[in-house]
Amino acid sequence: MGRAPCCEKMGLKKGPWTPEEDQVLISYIQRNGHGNWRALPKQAGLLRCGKSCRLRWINYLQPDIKRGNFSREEEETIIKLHEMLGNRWSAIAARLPGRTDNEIKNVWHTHLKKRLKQNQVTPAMTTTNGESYDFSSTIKTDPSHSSKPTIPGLLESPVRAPTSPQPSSSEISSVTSASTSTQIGGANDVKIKNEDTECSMESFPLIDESFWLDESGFLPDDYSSNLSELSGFNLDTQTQNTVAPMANNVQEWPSDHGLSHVDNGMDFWYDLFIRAGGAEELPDF
DNA sequence: AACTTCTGCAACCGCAGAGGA
DNA sequence: TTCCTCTGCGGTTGCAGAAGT
Repeated sequence: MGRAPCCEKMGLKKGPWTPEEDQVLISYIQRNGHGNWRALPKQAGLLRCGKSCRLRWINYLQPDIKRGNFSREEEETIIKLHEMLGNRWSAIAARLPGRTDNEIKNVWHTHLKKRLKQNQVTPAMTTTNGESYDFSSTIKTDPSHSSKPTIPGLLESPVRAPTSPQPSSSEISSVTSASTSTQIGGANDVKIKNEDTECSMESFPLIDESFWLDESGFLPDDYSSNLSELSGFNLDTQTQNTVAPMANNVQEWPSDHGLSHVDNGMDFWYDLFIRAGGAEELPDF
């Protein structure tokens, strides 16, 4: 624990990388990999600290880095994931192949935050006592759980990680993505407030650490800007119903529930919400 | 054309967790 | 168990180019 001793300041270069330095780093890593970042610059003959090398490699030089502008779909994915995960840029980046946490962080601060502000996004939610929740202000960081977002009144039983294999893209193909048509901040924004759909906040399960982490298996590693994949739904080949592969505490989903209307990631969360609250009938939107 | 302000983004800094000795 | 090192993360800074005056 404790702070890592920073690189010896003396004699080490800071600031922008030159193409020559990039080339040295790339060829060294291609030849030797990056076992020890601290030792790497010395071995590679770079006058940089290991931290700087690591950052340069991860954010810029890795072969699978996708450069250029973010697509509308990517931006909306970021907005949704940020709504769920907060400023956990690395977790968000894990769901956007080819994008780095730094890049996402930058795009959030320079574009998306402003856009959301302009659109005044305040998705409302209502509890059983009629209290209205504003996600943007009530999803808070629980100090006892580091930076996990929490929603007041939603702490009871844990949502457990699925034990079954994750669905492939083809398996969940019946859940069509409509992410590009998702309205951010518009009249169709996520309002879980409806006579028919209102459900108990108290019965909503605890979303614990494993829920948010990769190892939960809940969010597929190969998630590739397709919001339907975010939902992680599985297709029951016998019934042709789409089922959500999570929450062991819900042993069986009602078999008569085709979920074809669940057409984007946010709808999934809505659906999760409904089901966790007692598997009530899903309303038509 | 010159200067100022704004914007975007690469890179840095410091903290904290993991894991080994 | 404690200490130490390494790594990863998120917040912040500072520079360069664009836009505005």
